[in-house]
Amino acid sequence: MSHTVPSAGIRRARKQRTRRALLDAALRLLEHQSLSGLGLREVTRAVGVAPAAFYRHFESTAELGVALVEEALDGLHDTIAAILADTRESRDGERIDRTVDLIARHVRDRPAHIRFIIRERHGGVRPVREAIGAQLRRFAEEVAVECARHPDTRGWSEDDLRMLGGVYVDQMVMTASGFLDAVEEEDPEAAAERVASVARRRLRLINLGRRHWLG
Amino acid sequence: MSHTVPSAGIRRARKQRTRRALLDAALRLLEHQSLSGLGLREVTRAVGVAPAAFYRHFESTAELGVALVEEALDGLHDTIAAILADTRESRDGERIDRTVDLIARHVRDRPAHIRFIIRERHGGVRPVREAIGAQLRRFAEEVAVECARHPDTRGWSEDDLRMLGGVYVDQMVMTASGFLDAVEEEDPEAAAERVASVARRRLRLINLGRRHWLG
DNA sequence: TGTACATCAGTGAACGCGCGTTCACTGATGTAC
DNA sequence: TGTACATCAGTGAACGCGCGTTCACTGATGTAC
Repeated sequence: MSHTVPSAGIRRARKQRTRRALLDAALRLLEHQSLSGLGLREVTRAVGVAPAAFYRHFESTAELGVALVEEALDGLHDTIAAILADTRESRDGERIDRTVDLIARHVRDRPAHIRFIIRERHGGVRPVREAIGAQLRRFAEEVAVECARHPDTRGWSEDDLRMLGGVYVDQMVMTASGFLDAVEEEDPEAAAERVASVARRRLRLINLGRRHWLG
Repeated sequence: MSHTVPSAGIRRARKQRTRRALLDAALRLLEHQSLSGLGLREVTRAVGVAPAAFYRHFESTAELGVALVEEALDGLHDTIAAILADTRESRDGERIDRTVDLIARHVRDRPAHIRFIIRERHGGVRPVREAIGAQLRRFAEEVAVECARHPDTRGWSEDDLRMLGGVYVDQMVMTASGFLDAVEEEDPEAAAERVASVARRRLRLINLGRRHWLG
């Protein structure tokens, strides 16, 4: 016999399963509409529970949205951490290639999460918008800290490093958005390669600027 | 007597006035919600006409949205043209200052239009999203053509010029978005100055990259 | 200029529908002893 | 281990409401002669 799980867990586990189902159904529905247009009944219908059950998990669709932001940005955070760690010792060129690859992979793995973040980043639901903004600013800080390790940024002010971190994070989000749009093109693979090519050259441009920032 | 306007104009003029009122009311309502959540009745109520009157002007709120895209981007196009023309002969530093000033002014003059564009650029209404994307790509082309006149881009490929045009347009949109958000901060003027400062440094970074792109 | 008919922007009533929210409930799960 | 009571995730019916759309209409404007 395994160390028996306290029976208290069955109810909790079922509740968690329903919660997950609600989040997953919402995420799927949000691929083709924005959060402010998402109906509570629509979500419960997709899961197969009564509308009233929704309230056992979330107070509103906005609250569900904030929960989605958290999991989507946790995932994005992992990818950023991977990019920073993974490329720490690379030459610039490799580093760029690897970065763009990792973004492409992230978008391929979690397209719905990314679409949600990009759509709601400037969407009509304030708490969600603010949660996304706050997280992206946090990412920019982290990237800035990592940037400070690079020889090209020796002697930079804190403020300029933050600016640079922001540039990279925005570039990452725009690239992710490009990969998402590529899927809907006639030749998705070719479109994705075009997005990757532009992204690499943009990063190269930024890195050149970085190298010549001081004098 | 003035050359009398053909009386045929009265009805047309009144219709135009109602149409404008619908567009204006919608634009105002869209400051705090997204297009996919905007109701037809909500708009007609704000104008003071019967719901059915809406159909004399637009088939749907999506069609109204496309009309708003057109006028918002016409305005943005004018500002871009002004930036390009106005700064053609300036030194880089002045050019950057002037560019950021013109963006700030545009946002101050037409905040609702800009908010609409930024919100719906990745919003849930496909025809609107696509109209915005197409126009922004056109702007990037135009900026690329102007970039080609600059000595720093001598010898650049068409493709790299397009990349650069896209960088500038995206930067402009992000800066405009920053100015919009600044209004809601505790000290809006200070926030706007911070946005402007970051925008100027980002442009400086890009221009440095541009200067060293070849060799 | 005046008249007779056509056009058409806006009306107001009606429709069926799906929405968010509430409520008392059920029955499986959890807990105390 | 068994029993008696408490908890609580999910139910299903009901509610009032605002929605988008339709329709025949009105009366000011437009046009032809």
